Amino acid sequence: MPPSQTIKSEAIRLFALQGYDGTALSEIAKAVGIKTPSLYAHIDSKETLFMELFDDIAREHTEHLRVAIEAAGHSSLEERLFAVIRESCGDYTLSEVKSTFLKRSLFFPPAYMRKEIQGRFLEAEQSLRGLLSSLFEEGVADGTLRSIDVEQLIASFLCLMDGTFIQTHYYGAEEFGKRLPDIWKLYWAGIAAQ
Amino acid sequence: MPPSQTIKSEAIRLFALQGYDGTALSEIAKAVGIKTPSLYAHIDSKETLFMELFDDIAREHTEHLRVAIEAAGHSSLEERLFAVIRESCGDYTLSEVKSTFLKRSLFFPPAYMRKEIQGRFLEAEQSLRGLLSSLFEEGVADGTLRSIDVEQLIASFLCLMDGTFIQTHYYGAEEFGKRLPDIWKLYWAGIAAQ
Amino acid sequence: MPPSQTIKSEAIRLFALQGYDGTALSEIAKAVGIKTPSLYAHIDSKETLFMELFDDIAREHTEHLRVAIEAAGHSSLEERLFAVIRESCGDYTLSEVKSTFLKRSLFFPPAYMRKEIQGRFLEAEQSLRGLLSSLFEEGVADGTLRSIDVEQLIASFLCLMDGTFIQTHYYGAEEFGKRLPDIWKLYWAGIAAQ
Amino acid sequence: MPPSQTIKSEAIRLFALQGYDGTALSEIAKAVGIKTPSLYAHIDSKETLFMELFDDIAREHTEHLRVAIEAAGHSSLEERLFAVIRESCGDYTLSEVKSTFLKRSLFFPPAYMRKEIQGRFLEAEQSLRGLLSSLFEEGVADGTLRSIDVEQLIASFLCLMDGTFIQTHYYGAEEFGKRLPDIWKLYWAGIAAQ
DNA sequence: GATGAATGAGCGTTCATTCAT
DNA sequence: GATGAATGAACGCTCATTCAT
Repeated sequence: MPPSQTIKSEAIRLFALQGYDGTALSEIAKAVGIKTPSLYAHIDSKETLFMELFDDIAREHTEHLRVAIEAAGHSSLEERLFAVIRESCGDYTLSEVKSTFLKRSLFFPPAYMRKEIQGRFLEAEQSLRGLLSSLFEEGVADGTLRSIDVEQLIASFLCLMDGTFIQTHYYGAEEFGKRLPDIWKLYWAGIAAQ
Repeated sequence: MPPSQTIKSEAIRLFALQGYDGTALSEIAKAVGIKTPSLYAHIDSKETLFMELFDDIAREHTEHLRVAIEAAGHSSLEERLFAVIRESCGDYTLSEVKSTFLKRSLFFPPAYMRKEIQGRFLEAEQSLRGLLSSLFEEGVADGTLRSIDVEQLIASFLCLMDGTFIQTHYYGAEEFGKRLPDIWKLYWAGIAAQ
Repeated sequence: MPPSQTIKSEAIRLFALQGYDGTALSEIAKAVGIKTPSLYAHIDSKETLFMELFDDIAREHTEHLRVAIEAAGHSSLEERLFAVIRESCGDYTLSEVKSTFLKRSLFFPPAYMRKEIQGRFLEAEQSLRGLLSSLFEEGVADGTLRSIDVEQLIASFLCLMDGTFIQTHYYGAEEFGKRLPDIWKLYWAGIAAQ
Repeated sequence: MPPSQTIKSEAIRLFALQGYDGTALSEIAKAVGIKTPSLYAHIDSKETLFMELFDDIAREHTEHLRVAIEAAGHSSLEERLFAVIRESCGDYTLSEVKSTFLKRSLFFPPAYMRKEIQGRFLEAEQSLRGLLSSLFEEGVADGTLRSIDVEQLIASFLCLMDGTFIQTHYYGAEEFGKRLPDIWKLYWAGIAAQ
C-alpha cells in the first residue's frame, strides 16, 4: 500500500476511534511507521487531512446509498429500504470504521469545522431525501405502504437510520447485526399496508 | 450562583459542545470569569470534574426515566412510552445541553475513560430494560400490544430512543419536536395491536 | 504542642528529608493538620521559615559542641573528642533529623541563600576550630598526642566529622552507631602518642 | 559539541549545583541556548535525563576507582589507597562537577527516586568493598598494615572517603587539595604497622 | 487563628508545524 | 520522501502568596 493510502486509512481509524481533538499527528505517524514531520510530505495540515477524509467517505457513503436504493427492479421495496439501513450502519459495504468516522464527524464535528461539515452533509441528506421520496411515493402508490404522508415516512426512516447506526456503534456490529432484522420487522410493520 | 455551580454548568456546556479533548480548562475558566489555576480551588482535576459531571447527569437522567415510566396509572401505555422517548431526547425535563453531554460521553467517550463510562452506563441501561420489560409485558398481556417477544420490543424501543436523540441533537430540539409525534405514531403502529 | 512549634518541627523533618526545593508549604501544612494559607499566621514566608530553622539549629548545634568540648576535667581528651564526633553525627544530643537538616543545608543549600548560609557557618566553624585548637595544643603539650602541627590535627578531625555525618545519614544512625567506635579507634591510633 | 552532549553537561552542572528539584528544564535549555520544548528532541523526560546522567557518572566513577585500585604492582599499597581517596573526591580524573553530582544524588536524592538510586549504588559499593577487601587483606598479610579486622579497615576507609568528598565540595578542590596529604598521613599512621 | 477563593509565575510536557539536510 | 532539530502556543497543574471573611 502506498504511504499516502496508509496514512489515510490509519488516520480514519484513529479519528473514528478517538476523535479529531483526541488524535495527535504523532499517533498517526507512529501507526504508519514514520516520523511525524514525514507526514507533511503527504498532507497539508491536520485540518485538511481530516476534511479530505471526510469528503472521500461522505462521497463514498452517498454513492453506496444511491446504489442500494436504485437496486435492480427484482428487489422488493422492503429489501431495498432494509439495504439502505444496513448500509448506513456500516454493516454492508462501507467499512465499520468509515461509518464510525462519518457519523462521529456529523454528530460531533471538531468545533472549527462544524458549519463546513454540516453544510456539506445537508446536500447529501437532501439527495437522500430525494431518493427515498421516490421510493416511498412508489410504495404508497402501489399499495405496498400505508397511505402516509411521504415527509413523515422519510422522517421516521431517517430516525431509524440514526438509531441503528448508534446501536451498531454501541453494541458492536456483530452483536447488533443479530437484532437488526427484528427491529426492521417492527418498523416495517408500522409503515406497511396490512 | 455559587462558583462551584457555575463551573459545573459551564463545564457541561463546553464538554457537550466541544467534547472532553476539545475543551481546555482555560476555556471553562474564562467562561466562569476566573483564571485557570483558580479552578483548582473547586475541582481535583479535569478528569474527575468530567467524571463527576457524568455521574451527576447520568443519575439525574435515570431518575427522570424512572419517573416517566412509573407515571401514575391514569396514563396510558402509549403515553408513558412516549414520555420516555421525549425524556430521552432531552426535550422534556433534562436540559438539552445535559442530554448532549450525556449522549456524547456515551457514544464517543474520551479514550482513556471509555471502559469506566460504559461500565457505569451498562448498569443504568439494565435498570431501564427492567422497567421497560414490565411495561411491555403488561401491554402484551392486556392486548394493547401485538404479541411480540419482549426482547424485540425493547431492542426496537432503545433503537428509536437513540435515533430520536441524535435527531434532536442534529436538527435542534425545536425543529425535531414537531416531527417527533409523527415518528412516534409510525413506531406505535408497528407494535400496537390492531 | 503549640501550632508554631508543630510547624517548626514538621518543617525541619520535611526540609531534612526532601530539601528546600523538594518541600512544598502544602506538605508542611498537611503534616501539621491545617490548610496552607493558615501557615501565614505563623510564618512570614517559606524563605524566612527556613532561615529561622537554620539559625535555631545551628545555634543549638554549636552550643552542644561547646559543651562537649568543655566537659568537666574528669573526662579524658579522647573521651571529649569522641563526644564531639558523636555529637556531630546526630547520635548524641541533637536529634538525627536536625542533624540532617543542618548538614544538608550546609552542603547543598538552596541556591538563593548559599552565601548567607555559608557565611553564617564559617563563624561557627571558626569558633569550633578555636575550641579544638586549645584541646589539641593541650594534648600535644602533655604528651597525649603525637607532636603534630595543630592545624593538621584540626583538618583531619573535621574531615572525620564530615565522614561520620555522611555515613550516619547514609547507613542510618543505628547501624552506623555500631561501626563508629571502631572507626574512632583507628583514627585515635593515628594521632595518639604511642 | 553535539547538542545532546551539551545538554548532558549543562544538566550535570546545574543538577550538581542546584539539585534536581532546584533545577528547571528551562534553565538547562537556556544554558544550552535552545527553547525548553526543544529539549524533548533529545531527552524523554526530566526524570530519565537525571537517571541516565546518574548511571553514566556512577559507572564512570566505579571504573576510575577500579583502575586506581588495580594499578600496576609498582605502586605501593599506600599509594594505591591514597589514589582511591583522591579519585573519590573528584580531584583526580572525574571532574569536580560530576563528583558533586554523584555525591549529591547519593546523599540527598530526589524523593521519588531514592530507592532506585540507593539500590543502584549499593551494588557499586559492594564491588568497591570487595576490591578494598583484597587490598587490606594483602596489607595485613605482608605486615604493611597493623593486624586489624578487615571490616573495620573498610569502614574507616569509606568514612574517610566521604569526609574528603564533603570537604572537597565545601572548601573547593584547590584549597582542600593542599590539606589532603596531611589528612592522609594521619589516617595512614593509624592503620599502618609501626 | 483559620479558611475559601483567588492569582501571577512557573512547572514539565505535548502539539502542529517548519526547515535544512 | 524522510528525518532531526527546533519552535510558539498551549496544555493540565502546582507553587507561594494575598486577602476578605
